[in-house]
Amino acid sequence: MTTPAAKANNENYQRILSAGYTLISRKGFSAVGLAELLVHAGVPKGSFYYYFKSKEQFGEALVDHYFDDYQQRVKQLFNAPDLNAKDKLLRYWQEWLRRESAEGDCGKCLVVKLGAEVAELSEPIRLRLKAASEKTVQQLADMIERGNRDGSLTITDPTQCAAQLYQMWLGASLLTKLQQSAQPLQRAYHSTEIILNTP
Amino acid sequence: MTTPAAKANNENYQRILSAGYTLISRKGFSAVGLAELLVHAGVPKGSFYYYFKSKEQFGEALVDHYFDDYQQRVKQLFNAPDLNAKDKLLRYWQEWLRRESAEGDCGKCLVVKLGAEVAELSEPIRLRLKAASEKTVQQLADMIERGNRDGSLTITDPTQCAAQLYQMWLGASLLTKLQQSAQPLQRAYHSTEIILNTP
DNA sequence: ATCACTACTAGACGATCGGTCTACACTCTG
DNA sequence: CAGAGTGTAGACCGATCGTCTAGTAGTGAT
Repeated sequence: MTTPAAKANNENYQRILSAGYTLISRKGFSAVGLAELLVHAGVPKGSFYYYFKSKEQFGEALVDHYFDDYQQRVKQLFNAPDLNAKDKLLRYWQEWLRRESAEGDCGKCLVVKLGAEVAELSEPIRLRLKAASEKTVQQLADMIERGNRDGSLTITDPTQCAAQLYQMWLGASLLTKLQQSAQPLQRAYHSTEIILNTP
Repeated sequence: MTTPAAKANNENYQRILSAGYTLISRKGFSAVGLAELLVHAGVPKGSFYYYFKSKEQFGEALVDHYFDDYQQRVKQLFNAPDLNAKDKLLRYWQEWLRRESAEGDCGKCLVVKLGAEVAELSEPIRLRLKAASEKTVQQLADMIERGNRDGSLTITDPTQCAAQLYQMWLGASLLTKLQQSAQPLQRAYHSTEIILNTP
């Protein structure tokens, strides 16, 4: 945890994180100033430095918070009892497509948005994003392996396959941002189906 | 052209662009200030607005300049007489891997670096990056088609294949930045070989 | 020699940046 | 009631942001 649990329950703390995600997932980290952030959150400036020791450490907390949430959703999906492994994977990517091609601010992936920007800007944030992406790939690989066992998949190298799919989806998300069209994501989904259906 | 040709020959103009690429391809657009940029370029601070009407328009010129250069290199490679189409494609991606995994500042792809950051920051720059990526995909598709004709490839849908490969490489480049390891790019190269070798 | 003109630059501008500080209003606890 | 602890409030700091005006230096024509 970046911040003591006692603080994490506070309403203003949550509001800063929530407004931060909304703004930063749209405009990027460097482009969002504290003043703008705090106006949006409806929290006075003085309170910010009570909860966070710097903007950078706020960024770390933001990524942590985002990824905790992300993990929760992934686990909820992957532990659902009613689907086989392959269908869970397809659901996962359907959800990715839906969120990343949505108009609103909600649900955009911080790995895509901040990855390039933050890589040489903040080592702590970079390491968090790196860990997040690696953990996700590992979960995908595990699910592929489960698919091999439950008979819904026949993938020879689950780790390699998971990594390949994940980076394809990262690229598709980037292109979708650039083109403002869901087409790259749809193409990725199509390719994913083919890859999962062939050995 | 973004700027009159008379100015484009000027040494200071070129120096700003060159220093701009070095800094921005490393730190991003928002994170580089004009003062830092001009010190690096060795150009007096007051001169900036003689050559560019704003920082944003400088960004457009930077992307234009970068992509002109990129196109020149691609054309030089693709017009080389001594290789078949498949080997030219493999060379293209070898070069991508080499440049993107290099330590220094030179050769980093602005589509990867600026795509996510600039997409909702500057519409003109977004459109330039979008056009650049689309043109590149088209050139890859054309080369795949040439491969089908010269017998070095047997790809059923060149356009789809080119788009799929391109976005896989974008994602791999992003992950390479995040992980500070060439592994994702190497994985992409491996996948590329497989895709090009099978129908 | 003078003037008009372009090419270029120094440095100041107000706004905003991330960050600090002090004052103060609320609890709790004793 | 006193005092400690928690959190709010925003003025304020120096630095830096992108921008712009006033002007110098140099050239060429008259």
